[in-house]
Amino acid sequence: MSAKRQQLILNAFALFYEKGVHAVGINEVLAVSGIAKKTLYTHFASKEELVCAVLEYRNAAYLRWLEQRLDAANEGVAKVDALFDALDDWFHDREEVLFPFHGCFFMNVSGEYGDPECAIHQQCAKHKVDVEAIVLRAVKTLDLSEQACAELAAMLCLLKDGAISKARVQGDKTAAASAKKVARQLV
Amino acid sequence: MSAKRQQLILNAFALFYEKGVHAVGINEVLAVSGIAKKTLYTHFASKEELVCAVLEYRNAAYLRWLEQRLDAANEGVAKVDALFDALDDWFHDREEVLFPFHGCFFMNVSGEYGDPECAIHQQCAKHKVDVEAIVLRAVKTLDLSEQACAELAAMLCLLKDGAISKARVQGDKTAAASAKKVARQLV
DNA sequence: ACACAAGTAGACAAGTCGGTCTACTTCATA
DNA sequence: TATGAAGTAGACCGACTTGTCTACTTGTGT
Repeated sequence: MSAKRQQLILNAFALFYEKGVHAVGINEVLAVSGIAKKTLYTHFASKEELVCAVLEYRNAAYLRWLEQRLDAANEGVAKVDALFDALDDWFHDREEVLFPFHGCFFMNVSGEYGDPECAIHQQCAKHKVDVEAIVLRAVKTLDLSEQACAELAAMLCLLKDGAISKARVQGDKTAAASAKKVARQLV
Repeated sequence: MSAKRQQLILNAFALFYEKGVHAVGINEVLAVSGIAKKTLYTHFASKEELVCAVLEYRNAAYLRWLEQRLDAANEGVAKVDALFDALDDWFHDREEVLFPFHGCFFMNVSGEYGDPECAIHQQCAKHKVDVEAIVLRAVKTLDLSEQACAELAAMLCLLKDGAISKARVQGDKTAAASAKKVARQLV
C-alpha cells in the first residue's frame, strides 16, 4: 500500500529535518511511524533510497507552496514582495505544510553529503535550480528584458538563501524582512 | 604536548569539513593523524569537545584571513569589492589556509546539530556575528551614517552567505562575482 | 472460500560508534 | 640517574547502525 510509504516519508522527513540525516537511525523512523522494519525495506532498498524519496517529497511540497504564494500576488514588483513575505511566514512557522522551520533542508543535507557527485547532493542542487525557475517566472511579470529578468531572479535567490541561512544559524527570523529591503533597492 | 593536539584539530577539521561531522568517526581521525586513541582522549574529553575545538580553530583561521584581506584593500567602496574578491578566491581554492572549498563549515555543522540551544550550534552562530563585525569595520570606512553602515554590513553578509550556499550546493563558483554585482548596486 | 499480497513483531547478523583500559616506550628534566 | 608526563598499539566494552529473515496476522479480490 502506498499509504505506508507516504507515512514513512513524512515521518522520516520530520526527523531528518529536525535532527539531520546521519543523526536519525532507521529504527527511530520506524518507532515514530509505528511501522515494521520489513515494510520499510519492501518500499525502499536502503536508507539512502529513503533519503532520496524524502528529498523528492520535500522538493515537490516546497515548490508547490512557493508557486502558490507567488501566483497569488499581483504582477510586477508585488511578486518580489510576495517572495520575501512568504519566507517571513516560513521563518515564523506560519506555514504548517513546511513543518517547523529548521533552515533549508537541501542546504542541510548537502552539508552532510560532501561528495558533489553523489545522487543526494545532486538532488539538492536540482532543488535550487527548480526554485530559481519559479522565481524567474514571477520576475518575468516585471517590465524588464529577458536578460535583466534572469539576473534579477538569480540575485533574489542569492538574497533568499542568505536570509534562510541567517534565520537558521543565528535564529534571526527577521532576516526575510532585511532581504526584502535589499530586494526593493534592486528593482 | 600541544603539537599533537593541534595536529588532531587540523586533521579532524579537514575530514569534518569534507565529509560532515557525523560521517567521520574518531577512528578515522586517528588513522589519518597517526595518533593513538588514548592521546586524543587525554586532550579532549569527548568527540563533542574535539568538534568544539575544531570550530574554534576554524573560526580563528577564517577571521584572520578575512580581516587581512579587508585590511589590505583601500578604504571606501574598495573594501566591498575586496570582500567578494576574497570569496571568489576562496571558492576557486586559491586560499590554501582555508582548505579546499566545501561551503561554510559553520552552516554545514549547524545543519547537523539541529538544537539551537546546544553549544555547537551556538558556536556556529557566534562565527556569523564575528564575521559581520569584521565586515562592519570595513564598511565604516565608507562615508555613511552609523546606522547606514550597520545596515549595509548586514546586507553584505546576507549576500555573502547566499553566495557561499550557492557555490556549495550548486557548485557555482561564479556566485561571488554575482554577489559583487548586487553589492555594487547597493553602495 | 481461498489465495496472495502486505502488513506485524522482533530476533539476528555483521559491522561501526564513542570511549576505557592495559602494557609498553620515549624523553625531558630535577 | 631516576621519575613522571606523554606518547604508542590495540584489545575490549556496550550501545547502536543498517539490513535480513522467520513466523505470524490481516485484508482484499476473484
